[in-house]
Amino acid sequence: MLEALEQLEIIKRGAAEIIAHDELLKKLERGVPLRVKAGFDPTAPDIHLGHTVLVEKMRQLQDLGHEIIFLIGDFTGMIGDPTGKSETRKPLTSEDVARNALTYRQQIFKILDAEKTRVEFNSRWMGRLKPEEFIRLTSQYTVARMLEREDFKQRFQSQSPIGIHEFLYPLIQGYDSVHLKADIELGGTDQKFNLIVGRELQKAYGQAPQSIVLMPLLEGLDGVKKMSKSLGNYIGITEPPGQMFGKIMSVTDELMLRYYELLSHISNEEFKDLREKIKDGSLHPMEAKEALALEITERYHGRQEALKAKEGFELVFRKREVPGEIEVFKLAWEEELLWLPKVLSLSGLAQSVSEARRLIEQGGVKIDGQRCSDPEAKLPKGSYLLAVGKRRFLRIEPR
RNA sequence: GGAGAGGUUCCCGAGUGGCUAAAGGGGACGGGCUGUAAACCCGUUGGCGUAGCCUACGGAGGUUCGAAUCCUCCCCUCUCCA
Repeated sequence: MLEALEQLEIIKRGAAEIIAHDELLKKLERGVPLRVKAGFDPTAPDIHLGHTVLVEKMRQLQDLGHEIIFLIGDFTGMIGDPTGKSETRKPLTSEDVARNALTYRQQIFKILDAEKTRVEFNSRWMGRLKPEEFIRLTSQYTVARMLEREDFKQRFQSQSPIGIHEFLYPLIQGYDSVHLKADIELGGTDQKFNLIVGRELQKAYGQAPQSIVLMPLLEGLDGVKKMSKSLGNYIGITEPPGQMFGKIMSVTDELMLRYYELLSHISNEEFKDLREKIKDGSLHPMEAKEALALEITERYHGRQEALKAKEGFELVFRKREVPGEIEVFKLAWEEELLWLPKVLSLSGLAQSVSEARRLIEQGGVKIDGQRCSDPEAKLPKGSYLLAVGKRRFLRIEPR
């Protein structure tokens, strides 16, 4: 195992906060594998790069020789956790949970070593907890302390409802740490309160409190808001390689460095070096970005696919040529001449004829590489390569 | 239970009888510049073969030559008091 201080440097990279820094150092100094827990909600089967920030940290700890526990919070999921949501989530059935868990495994094991990862479900122990034991658990915490949590506090002050069961989730999550005897828990910054409850409960149950590593919520493609599916600013890890590569390339330079810090496997030294080279101009930011896009795409799709994605990208955007593989749309060609806006809307390149007209008038449409800005244009029956904007291509053929 | 505020186009938000497919901003999209980066500039942002017509301001009715704007009922959200 590495020196405790070196380990700590690796653990600290990108972390938003470490709770009880010196305490963690002491644990690391013992030189034995620590038990690291991270919990996941069983509701989201499709994970995106934002979720992987935590998983990458797990991997780093795994590489350092620690024991990683991937905990699926199926017990809470089956009840339906409404935390922070105005709408109550619908409870998941055990089939849902099983299916989601399987998807999770497939996705996270692209990052973690499946052989060395322990996967747990908290229903295994929570489902068996007797009511009297559960009450004992709830007696370890007070309402006043619960109200310290920011969203509870706000809702309490503004007299919004707080379900009693909402107080139970932090306790259950904390009890998981007790049950697993966690030495470290990883979580997003939004989980801070819950993870601290875990520490308190461990103390109450006579255990050493877990150290906490809080990871930031990754900014999405817009560079401002957190990456999330509902905001549409995400990169899903199951997205096709070309799309994944392209999305990473569209990110700002600033955000690229952020992604490097939180997602790349390059070492802290290499990262520092990279940043300096960009700053002094000896490395073009675009090249750094391509390297990042390649690394991440490779992680989820393999070397071959990643290289293909890179070539495709360079062809289309650097050389302004047409991509190698273009989707073909078979068009029912009823008349000899088809009105161009109609073709665009039928093929899905535009949402409506009106939108197609606008795109044409604005010079955003090319036919076989030739810009066409006449909204009255008609196409004789045949095969064409249509381009809308810089990145949408479609080949149309008569059916 | 009592008092009040409000629901407008993708989002925020202006609009209190015709000049309103509806200001302004955001986002998105197209063009320019570039490194498909940022910043910046220009343009577009309901539908329909489109000098015209149709559909839109929470829902349903009504008044009027004419309603997002006025009236009635209903639904929903929020704030304050108890």
